[in-house]
Amino acid sequence: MTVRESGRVTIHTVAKVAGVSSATVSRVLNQSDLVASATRERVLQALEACGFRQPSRLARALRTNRTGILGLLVENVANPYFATVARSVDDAAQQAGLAVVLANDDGSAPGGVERLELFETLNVDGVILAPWAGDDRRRQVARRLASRGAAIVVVGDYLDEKEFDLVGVDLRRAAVEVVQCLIERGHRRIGYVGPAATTDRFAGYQEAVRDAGLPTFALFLPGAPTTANLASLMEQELPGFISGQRLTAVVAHSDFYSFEILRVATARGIKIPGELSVIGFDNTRVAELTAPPLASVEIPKVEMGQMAVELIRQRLDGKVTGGPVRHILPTRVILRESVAGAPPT
Amino acid sequence: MTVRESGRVTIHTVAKVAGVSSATVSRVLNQSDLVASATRERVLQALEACGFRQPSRLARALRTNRTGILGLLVENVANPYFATVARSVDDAAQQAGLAVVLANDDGSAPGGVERLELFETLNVDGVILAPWAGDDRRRQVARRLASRGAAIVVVGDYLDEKEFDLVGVDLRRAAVEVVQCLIERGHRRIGYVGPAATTDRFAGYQEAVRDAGLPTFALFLPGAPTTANLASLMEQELPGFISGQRLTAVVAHSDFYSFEILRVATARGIKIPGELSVIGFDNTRVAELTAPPLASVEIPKVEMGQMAVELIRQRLDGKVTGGPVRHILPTRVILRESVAGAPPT
DNA sequence: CTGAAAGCGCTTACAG
DNA sequence: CTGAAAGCGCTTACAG
Repeated sequence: MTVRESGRVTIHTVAKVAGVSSATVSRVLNQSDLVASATRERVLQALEACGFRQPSRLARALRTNRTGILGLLVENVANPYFATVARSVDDAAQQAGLAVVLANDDGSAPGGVERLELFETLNVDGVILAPWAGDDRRRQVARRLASRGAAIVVVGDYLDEKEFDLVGVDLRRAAVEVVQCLIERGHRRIGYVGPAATTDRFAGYQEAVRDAGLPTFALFLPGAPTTANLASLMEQELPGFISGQRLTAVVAHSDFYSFEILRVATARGIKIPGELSVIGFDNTRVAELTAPPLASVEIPKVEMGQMAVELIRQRLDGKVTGGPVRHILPTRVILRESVAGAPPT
Repeated sequence: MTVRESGRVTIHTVAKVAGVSSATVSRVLNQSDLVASATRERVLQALEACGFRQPSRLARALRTNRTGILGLLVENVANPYFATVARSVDDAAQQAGLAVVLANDDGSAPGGVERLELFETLNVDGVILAPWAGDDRRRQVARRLASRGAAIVVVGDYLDEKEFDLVGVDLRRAAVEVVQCLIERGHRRIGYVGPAATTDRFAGYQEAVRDAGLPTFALFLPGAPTTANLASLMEQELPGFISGQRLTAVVAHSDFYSFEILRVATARGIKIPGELSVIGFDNTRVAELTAPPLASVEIPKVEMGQMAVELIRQRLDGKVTGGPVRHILPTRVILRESVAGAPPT
């Protein structure tokens, strides 16, 4: 219990200066009300004198089993949708004194597992999964995290999530509306471009197109949905997909996909919306600026981030307990010039 | 030293199962070569049997004074430039087994100080400052972090950084080139729109314009450079700035600024580039997609992120020691349709 | 090659 | 109201 002369300032340094025990310093730091005000005063002065700022989160965490760290798993922050969610999460976390560890997984299961295991070694208090490609390997790690007391919340779609808290939007329904919009405007050959058939968006697209008695056309792009990957895959596959199926409209998985569709189509001389209408999801700021502006589905990105953090806090404080909570937020189709055809009158 | 029955699996649990001491388990975990291979085998099996994944970073960090955590301070991840840098940093960090704590500070000093203090409580091994609005209060915290052994690296401009490592670009020079491009194309009334006069970009703009014997015009927008803020400030100030000064071209601090200039100008019926040329910095993907496509200065965002992480690793490994290191990467002016006027022949 | 022991910087019953 | 002590989960000289 000797006080070291050198190195870092700890509560022991402060205790020595104040002439009290480190326990008392700790109590002052933790706003405990069982410290005499004279003692508190002395400790406060010693804190100042030593230049002690904040107790080590690591040491505190080791003792209390609370790290104040949140893990945020996104597909790709370079995608403006995830960037906006990340910003919102970070703001809410900072306000709550929580730190955010960011991880990108490109939507891949092995990557996601690794990142979740990273969160595990950090003993995070909560995890935000945006999105949650809920495959088995990931789910297993998530369960382990949950069993250690971490609050897990899925942000985005995945309406069939039953195990963890969800702050989401009904993208299946939104996709149905999108398709109906296109049909109302005269489109009969409507394609879908996205990562896979397992999303709510594709399900909604498929349902609506089939209900209208129309054929479905899907282009699924494998691999990581990064700009570089999408760009090269689209260059290879998109023109053939459009002309081969004689599509007049395409529903894109997100604005991030729409951007590349727009880029490739423009480069190939395919007129948007003259020859092809395009509509995506996320309604990121950029969608307003493209040539032509891109129709999209508004998703409350900022609100979702805030609610996710709030939910984690409530779980940690025991204000929310029991089975999974579901918050489903509203979406809205935003038509812009990238969609051709007049609405029915 | 009793082994707990309940709760989490620690190296003690594993040690008991393997019939060895926890020190031995630790040695196996740390690839120490002074473990008999038979013992190692038994420990490995016990590890598996107990479902022990990774040692707690917190406990390890407390002991070794190495957390494997990197702090990344950006202005705003919702800005595609920072998002791309963040993605690159995260990739490099993941590969090195490091965790990245993200913090946004909106370029404000108080915010920045708070975020840096958060990094301090986490005992981060390294800090990436992108950008580094090197005011005194921040610098003080950064020094404290450095004195505790954290490797600090500034990413971006700020060529006058003398104290910390820098992975940057010469944006002063790039701004000079940008202005020269505009002058060559016949522009004589060239304005600047940015956050403040203290940037390398503005310095370069000013230098080049003055050297050409032309008047300088600056619009500095106060407050956080978020989309919402920039949007409303631009709506108020930009039209008057352009018409009042009869500008034919504007140099924007970044694509993020250009986007809002484009949006406001378009909404007000100001033709780009017919009535106003616009050029920014960062060359984010979006700049290719806007109407019209935006001229910009290419900055090697991905490379900068990678180099910053690499530099931190080298510092931590003692492969780089001594005074501040400077890596200055090349930039390139990318002209696009948002700039009017033919080059001289 | 292996274990017992100390200690990283905190918190918190427990006793007084 | 305050302090001594134990302990969170690890690592690492030290001794054998």
